[in-house]
Amino acid sequence: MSSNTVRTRFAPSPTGFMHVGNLRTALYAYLIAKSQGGKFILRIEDTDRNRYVEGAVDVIYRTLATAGLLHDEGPDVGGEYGPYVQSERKNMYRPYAEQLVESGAAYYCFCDKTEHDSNGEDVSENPDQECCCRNLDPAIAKARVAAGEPFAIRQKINKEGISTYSDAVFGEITIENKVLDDQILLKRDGMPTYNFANVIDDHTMNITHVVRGSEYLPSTPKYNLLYAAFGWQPPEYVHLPMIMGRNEDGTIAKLSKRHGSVSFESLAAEGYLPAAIVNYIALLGWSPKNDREIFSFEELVSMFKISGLNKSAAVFDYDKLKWMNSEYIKAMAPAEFAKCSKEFAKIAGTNVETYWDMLAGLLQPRTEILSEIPGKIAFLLEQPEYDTSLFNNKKSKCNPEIALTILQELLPMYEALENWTPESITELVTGYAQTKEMKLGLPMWALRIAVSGCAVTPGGPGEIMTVLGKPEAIKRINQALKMLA
RNA sequence: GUCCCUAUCGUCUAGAGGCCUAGGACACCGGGUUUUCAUCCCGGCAACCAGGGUUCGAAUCCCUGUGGGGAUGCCA
Repeated sequence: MSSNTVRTRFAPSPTGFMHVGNLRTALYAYLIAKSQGGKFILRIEDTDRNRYVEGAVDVIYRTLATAGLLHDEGPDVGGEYGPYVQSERKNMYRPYAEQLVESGAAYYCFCDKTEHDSNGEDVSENPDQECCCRNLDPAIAKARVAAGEPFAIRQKINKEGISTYSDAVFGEITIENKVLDDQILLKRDGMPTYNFANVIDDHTMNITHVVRGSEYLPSTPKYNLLYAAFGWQPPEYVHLPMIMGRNEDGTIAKLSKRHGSVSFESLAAEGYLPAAIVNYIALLGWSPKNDREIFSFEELVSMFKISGLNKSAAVFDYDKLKWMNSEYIKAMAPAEFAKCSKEFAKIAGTNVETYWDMLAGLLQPRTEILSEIPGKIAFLLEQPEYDTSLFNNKKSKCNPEIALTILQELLPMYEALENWTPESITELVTGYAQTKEMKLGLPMWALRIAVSGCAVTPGGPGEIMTVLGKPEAIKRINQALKMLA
């Protein structure tokens, strides 16, 4: 393997669901690697045992696979840098941490854990105070460890001077070392913290570009100090702008569950197409620098450039996602749409199923998300209650009185109609309109209301009456007549 | 509190000193086509946070202020 191959990793913790923000991080990490012929690695960050959720890793695999982000290395596919699950690497971290203790870049800490309230707020009295163990005699500390006293290992940060590093999207970041805290490297339970495990794993896995959210911008100098203490070359940092959600009161905050469906799977369950979700989030914080918005996955790979990454946070806009989803739906092959929409329609075993191909053709241009479909076709399965005021229509000049007359005249004609197809049903009403010298829209409106009870329907009377079948259609016209009389 | 980041239409964004009376898209509002709705066309509304500099010239560079977000966990 050539030494300059780009290697990025996606390092989620198995929490049970994949936030679209995480998915976008994965997407960009994937694109950065693949647009440069590199490798994309999946690593599971499960160092917090309390957070472990059964089946959560499968959600990650499933989401990445569905989204098309196939990893070259990972727990399930293997690779030469394994294991790819941090809990399985547990024994690797302590020697590294102890190496830092030896060199003076870290120290043993015997303090109790800092207390935090339910909001994660530090409720200890002097949160910013330096730990008392920082200046313990190393020999004494070592003896206490040897005696079996529980300990953690903290990073010993030299508070003098400033740290500057360069981020691929945010540019130069400068932070005074005195604001950096002596973060925990190795927890009491022997597990590394996320921050420490990342440095060790990213280095030992040869990761060249660390792609993560911008919330890590201020803590990155601590990582660099660690790299320096080991004598390692820090990776290229690519910090990503955050994704925000709008609260009910109009303020914005980091996108979370309270803003609606924010996991890939829940979005998919609502009827958003995976490709549309991926396309949409690709544009949330990245621009191809032209006016195009719809990209195939392959196009994304070939057009992606780090320089197109934006610095400011972006608000997740469900309206735009919906629009993009509708574009993807319209672009689907009709047969494909008929197939995938059918599962959402919930029509198994009904008369509607028989005519699904025809209905799907009607639905395809007017569906934004698949979950809207049951509502759009409910009137076909069961006649809805409606008010005769629905017969009023300004454009076609229809009203309940005129509708009564029209339906009275049309009813026997339909009863006599043998060939019951969309074409013949429409032909009949067309001929009727011509004979009566009325605009076609008028009897069409009256008929539509009578057989559907809805002002808006996919398709017109021809299709609707076909799906309903002759007996049901006649029945509904008779009912309308009764209401109008 | 301290630190970091950020700032163009309501939203996503283009814009890297003159091409900008600021472009595209979503949403919204009109109009046309259509048996309804939708699709599809066509049009409209709508933004450079404020104040100082630098410059012949600033949305673009610098400073300050303000707004917004984030970090400050033995969470990730």
